[in-house]
Amino acid sequence: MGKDKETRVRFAPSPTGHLHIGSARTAYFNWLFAKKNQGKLVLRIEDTDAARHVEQSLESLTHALRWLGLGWDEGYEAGGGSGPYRQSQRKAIYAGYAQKLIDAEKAYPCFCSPQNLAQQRQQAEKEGKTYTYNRCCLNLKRSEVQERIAKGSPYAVRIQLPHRHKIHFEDTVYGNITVDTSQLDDFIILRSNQLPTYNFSATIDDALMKISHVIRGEDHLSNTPKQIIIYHLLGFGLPCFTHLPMILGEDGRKLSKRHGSVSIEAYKNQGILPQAILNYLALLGWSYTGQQDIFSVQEAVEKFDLSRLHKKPARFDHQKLLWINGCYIRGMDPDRLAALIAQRMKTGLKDKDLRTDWDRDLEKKIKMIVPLIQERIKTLDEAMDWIGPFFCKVSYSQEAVHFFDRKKTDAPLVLQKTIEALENQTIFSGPNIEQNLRNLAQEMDLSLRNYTQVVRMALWGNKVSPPLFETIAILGKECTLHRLKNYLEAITAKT
RNA sequence: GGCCCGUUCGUCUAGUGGACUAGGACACAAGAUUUUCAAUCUUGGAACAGGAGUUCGAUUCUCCUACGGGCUGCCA
Repeated sequence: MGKDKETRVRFAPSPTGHLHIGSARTAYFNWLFAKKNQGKLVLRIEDTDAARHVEQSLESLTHALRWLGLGWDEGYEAGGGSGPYRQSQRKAIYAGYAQKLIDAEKAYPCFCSPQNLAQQRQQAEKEGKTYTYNRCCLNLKRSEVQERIAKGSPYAVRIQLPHRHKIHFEDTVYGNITVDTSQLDDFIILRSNQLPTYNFSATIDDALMKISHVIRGEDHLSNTPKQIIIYHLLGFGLPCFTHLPMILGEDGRKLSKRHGSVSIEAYKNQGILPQAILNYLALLGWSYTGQQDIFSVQEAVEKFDLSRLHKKPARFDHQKLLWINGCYIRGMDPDRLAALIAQRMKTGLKDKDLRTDWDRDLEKKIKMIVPLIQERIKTLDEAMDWIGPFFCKVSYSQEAVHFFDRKKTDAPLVLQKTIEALENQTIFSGPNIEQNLRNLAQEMDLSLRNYTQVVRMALWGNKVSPPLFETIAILGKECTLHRLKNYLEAITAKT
């Protein structure tokens, strides 16, 4: 860990599914640390478990990282001097080191069958005992080992654990940690299919790729002693270890699919902005004053500091994420927001009942609408609900039709008068319409609240709508009158 | 079960022995504003897990208990 050594960190996901919110935070913190220290971020793919490997998730993973804006300097798809960056393509390297350890009698072949071992483990568990491997293959004669190998018997390779040896290491977050090797097992480093296990491949790669700081989830804290043994046995220097507290679901349990949307992709689909996700993630397990909640990625880079990491696992709070997303939406350039919404519209309103006169100039219309809804939405998804009635025909629910039945307002009269007033409206702009209709309400001796309620119901089929007068202006004279007449008809035709 | 780690409002957190009547944010409640809904502003309720030490003094240091999380795989 020489001072002049380059800062190199890595994000090393295993391609088993979509990018998870917890992994995203790990990626972000690594990214922040690299940026802060003008270091490099390496993307390494830990695909040593063929059974769990899902090839498509690689694309999903890189896509999500890029969408979040977390680019990497080296690694998968980026190349670099320490490749290949997929562990499945580095088999020979791991096998070589494993052989080295065998030759040095620091590791040994194990011919026990997985089934057999599982049985032993089960047995020990049943008896309430801690299972440790019985080391039967450690005592095999050299000749017998040779013979079995020659015969082609499958074997795994196990570390020969140093006896009663204390392992010390320092974690940035959790401080000094000491573990006695008696708590460990002769763990497997190479499977019988010649592929390495996590602790072996991660260690070798971190060393070979000259990773200076290992920043990963707290679930790896207990693995670290095993890795330290490998570092020592192979004569590698240690990186700095930093373990990040876990992100828990809202119920305090480990985050999993049961918690609904936990993948970045799901949040993207809901219309959460990448900045908002990163901002929220930075609030989990890290803080720099506790007084500020909204800060840009740029600010985060400036302030980021490993020493302000927490130890306590944090629960994921969807409400706060939504609030942050709302902040970013409100602060966004309206034209950019319009573009994002237009993009979603193309798929979102596909099978709805579109107004025939509005199928062109989609984005132009949305630009007019955005100022009305920008401060009302928390996600891009919600924008669809607000925008829909501008583009689609409205229909009136039973509730809408009977809404004024028990109210004092003479809805049919209001509608008739409004129709007349708007038919005579020459300049169809928000302020002009407002002036006109305010006057009308006054003439009819109605509070603006009670008056607008009728028009709102007619135009939106709903108690809630965007600001009414601007909405009328955007809807246009023809459409507005049409809806007013329709509603009038609907409420008078009812029996 | 064993080992490792943790514990401040419902949630995220500030706090590193006296400045703490424990601060901020989300959420919640009330009010203001208002053409609805939001947004905005004001106000309010809400926490140091429990016990024993150390100390003139503990949210802050130590120990124990309780609770929570992680690991304990030929998963990562």
